[in-house]
Amino acid sequence: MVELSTSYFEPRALTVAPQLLNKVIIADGAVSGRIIEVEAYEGADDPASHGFGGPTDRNRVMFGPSGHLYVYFVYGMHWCANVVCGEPEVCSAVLIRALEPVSGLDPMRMRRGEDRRDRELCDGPAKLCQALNITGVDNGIALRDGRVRIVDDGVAPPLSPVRTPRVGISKATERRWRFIVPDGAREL
DNA sequence: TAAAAGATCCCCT
DNA sequence: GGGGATCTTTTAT
Repeated sequence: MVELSTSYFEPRALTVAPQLLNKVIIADGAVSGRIIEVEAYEGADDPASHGFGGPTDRNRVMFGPSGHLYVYFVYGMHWCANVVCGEPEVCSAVLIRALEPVSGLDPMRMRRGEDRRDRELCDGPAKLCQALNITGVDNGIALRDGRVRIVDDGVAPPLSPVRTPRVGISKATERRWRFIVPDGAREL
């Protein structure tokens, strides 16, 4: 179990995104899941990104130093979490879209609903935030030694991740910037 | 000042 | 497979 260094996130999101597959994200040291689906979002050159058009109150964290968490509120009721990448001032982030639960299934189920099957606990960007209790309070926090961390437990990223267009966007749909662990691609 | 869309999810049929 | 929930941000008048 090696926690990822801050420099791990310095390349652009498009580079970091596939490398995050099969890493493990841990909240409060007890609730964790393996990352099986991500999407890359860039800044000035990506019309689907929150950072397109420059920094605002909402997206400011995306323009900050890498290795921090960008959490945003969407659809009036959901939180989604990104890992900020790239050099400071450069807008770049990886949206965490799905996890395979690893530990802390009980607290996850407590927050997600007692009737959830294991797979339903973290199989969506807002679901995993609810499972890990990630909210706007966590926007801008550093990952390294933080409440939410990402570690490498020795499982390598897939050699050939499944690539598709990003979900839920209407612009730049020709860019296949969604990456999925092949075994995790069952929902396709 | 108003309207619409949005990096979603859940329940119903 | 379809629609409602629910509210912030962005864009249009």
